[in-house]
Amino acid sequence: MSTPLNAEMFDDPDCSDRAQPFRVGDKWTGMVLRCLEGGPRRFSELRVPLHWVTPKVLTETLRSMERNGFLTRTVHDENPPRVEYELTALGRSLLEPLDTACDWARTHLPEIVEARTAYEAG
Amino acid sequence: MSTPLNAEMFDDPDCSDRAQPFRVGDKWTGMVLRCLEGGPRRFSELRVPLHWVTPKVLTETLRSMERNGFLTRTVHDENPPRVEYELTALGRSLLEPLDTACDWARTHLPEIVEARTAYEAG
DNA sequence: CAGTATCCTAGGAGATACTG
DNA sequence: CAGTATCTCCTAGGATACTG
Repeated sequence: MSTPLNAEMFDDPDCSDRAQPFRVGDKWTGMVLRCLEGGPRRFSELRVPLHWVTPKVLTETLRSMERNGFLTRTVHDENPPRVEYELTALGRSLLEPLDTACDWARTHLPEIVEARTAYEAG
Repeated sequence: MSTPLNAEMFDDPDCSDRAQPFRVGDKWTGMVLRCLEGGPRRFSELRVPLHWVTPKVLTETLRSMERNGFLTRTVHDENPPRVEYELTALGRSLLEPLDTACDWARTHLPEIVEARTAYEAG
């Protein structure tokens, strides 16, 4: 809930792009989902593990997820401003298929790497 | 195995793009997987349900899947040429998480549509 | 039949800078 | 803090035409 997110949680080079044959929605939705499964987070908190996403793109991702009903955006009327993003029941339900996909990727990644090497070899 | 693929199997407008928040690899991999789960298929057979994919893109998709070890491409030395695409064990194993994702989408699509309407309204 | 070969475009994504 | 505002770029994807 209040433990800070790990800055390196998505830095693993094995996670890169094509190695992960699954995607949820756009490029970042899956990672945002993961970031929010422990409870509500602020914009700046999300930017820590997602440090290679520009604020513009992160905003777009969050808006899209909000529009799909995956999360809620709550503006607390304070100064400095505080905005919290929290998964809805629908968004939370997405975690299940996401886990299935991630488990698959983790299990079969070596086979994919091997297949590519074989393919490249000719 | 030999029953022809349904030409409309992907024509459902509800399947369009963003409504389906999951993707496997690129845009067409998931559909090719579905096409091949019943057994090997020829290029022209695949083009039937995938009739809005150009041959160039379908070729790219198939090559990519072959490279990842999801399917094999077998050229039978005949005239006219016959080429068959068939899932490997790895490709077949992908069907499980794919099903999970599709089940989720089917179940929750109404909620997403509803959320969007609500978002647009206000 | 099973593809290539070319050319072209839309839009997802990034870099950079600024603001209530 | 939590975003906007611009500008730019790349490439997945498509249209069209041709071939061993």
